Amino acid sequence: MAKNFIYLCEMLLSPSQENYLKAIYKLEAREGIATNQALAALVEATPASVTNMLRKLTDAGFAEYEAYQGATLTAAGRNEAVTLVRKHRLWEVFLVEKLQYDWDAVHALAEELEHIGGDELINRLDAFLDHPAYDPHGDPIPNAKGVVRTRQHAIAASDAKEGDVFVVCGVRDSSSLFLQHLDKLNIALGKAYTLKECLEFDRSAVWVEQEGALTNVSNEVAKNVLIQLTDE
Amino acid sequence: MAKNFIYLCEMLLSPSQENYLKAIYKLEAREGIATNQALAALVEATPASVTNMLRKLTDAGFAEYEAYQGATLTAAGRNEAVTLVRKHRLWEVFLVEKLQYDWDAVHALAEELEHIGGDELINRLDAFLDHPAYDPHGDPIPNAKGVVRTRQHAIAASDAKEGDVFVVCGVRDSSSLFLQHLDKLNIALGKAYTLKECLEFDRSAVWVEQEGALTNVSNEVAKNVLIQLTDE
DNA sequence: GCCTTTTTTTAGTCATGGCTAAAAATTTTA
DNA sequence: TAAAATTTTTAGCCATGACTAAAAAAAGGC
Ligand SMILES: [Mn+2]
Ligand SMILES: [Mn+2]
Ligand SMILES: [Mn+2]
Ligand SMILES: [Mn+2]
Repeated sequence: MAKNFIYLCEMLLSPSQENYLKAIYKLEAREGIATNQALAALVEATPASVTNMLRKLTDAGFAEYEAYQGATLTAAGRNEAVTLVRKHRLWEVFLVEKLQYDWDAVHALAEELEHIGGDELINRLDAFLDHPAYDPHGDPIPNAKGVVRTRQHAIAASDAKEGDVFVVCGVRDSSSLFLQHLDKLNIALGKAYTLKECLEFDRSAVWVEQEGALTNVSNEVAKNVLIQLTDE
Repeated sequence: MAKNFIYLCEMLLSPSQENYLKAIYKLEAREGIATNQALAALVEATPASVTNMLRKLTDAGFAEYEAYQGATLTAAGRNEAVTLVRKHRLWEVFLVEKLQYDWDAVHALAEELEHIGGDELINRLDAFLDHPAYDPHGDPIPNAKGVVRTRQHAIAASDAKEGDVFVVCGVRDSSSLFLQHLDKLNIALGKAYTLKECLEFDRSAVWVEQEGALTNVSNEVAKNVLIQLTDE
């Protein structure tokens, strides 16, 4: 009977398991492999809990994992993770576009909403939102087939040279603190700037908006802002 | 530290606890008190599990409960329950109005969505949906203050007399099976009919639409359809 | 008013997903 | 390469919310 149930449900994952898969996915993309410690930090649990969960995910066929080495996702696991990322980002779009939330306030809610429902719900939401390509933080939204369109030519703003013209297209740090700081600097996705000068002393920079307004950007901020260089 | 946490969180309830509160609320409205057995049926658990949970809810101050007697809600518990009902019904409106779900397919999803977020989210959703007064099944949506506007003058269709003119305004049974049956009969909320005749043999009735179409309605169906009588 | 049936509670168990503290393995440093 | 530091695993514990089976209480029938 239990086995029957599993069969019928196509092996459904708990919210906690889903969070782990998403965390492995992120770390794998960033570092190639997900270490126990990094996972513990991402899912906000102890290393002991991570070991425990990794065993379960491995047994269930979603992750591969060698003791002391770290974890990677199987094809099935990657599939789940990409779907989760899709759900998370679509809900973020919904919260910002439709419910008028600020971009720094949606992450926690999306973290809950992403665990609800299946393909039907998320595809309807996707259609309702007109198949958005990016979430409110500029991160690309995987499509229904699980294909992730990677952002073209994005570099960190800290790598721009004097005279460069660019458009802000994303952030490296999606924390509320950083996003609110960008709000204070009046920096938002889609805005165009010219890099007027780089100050050698603290590597801070002066950006000039097309309307002429000046913004002072610390190197710490610039490293976490993603931009696309414009032709001219 | 644990106590501190509780204090900061204003005592937050688990999804399971919330489902129990909602179930007690419903039974209390229907029967005056929620018996162990009825609760077990509603939350789909065993009576033993119910006893267990009732003790917790009582200790936490959300329910009152005397062994062998049944449970009722405290003011705090009723508050939570009404908020849950509000959340459930608003999400149902969203799913039907915005995501084009059929009215028979939204209950299970709303059952999950209702546990997410707090007042902020639900009030924004409410505003986005233009403060709807009723959910897709004709059930009234409590407002942000927890006031439930009760449906005026609604009676079961089985209580209508020959010659009565009425509008369908709700259902007693929100099961997928029943709602799909109404779809097949072409009966929907807001539609107006005249009761042409009641057949003595099986207490079934013939309804006539304003456009002249006839619908044969069994007594079993009529008992589960709510209507408002129209003047003329 | 007793006896049977139904309802509820108790007792004991289990799975999940956390935790801590200690042991073991790995990596870094000297 | 041996000692120190770090990382990971193990062992044991806990809370939650289920379950079953048995005992106890309440309600009905005659
Ligand atoms: Mn999540
Ligand atoms: Mn995002
Ligand atoms: Mn629910
Ligand atoms: Mn409803």
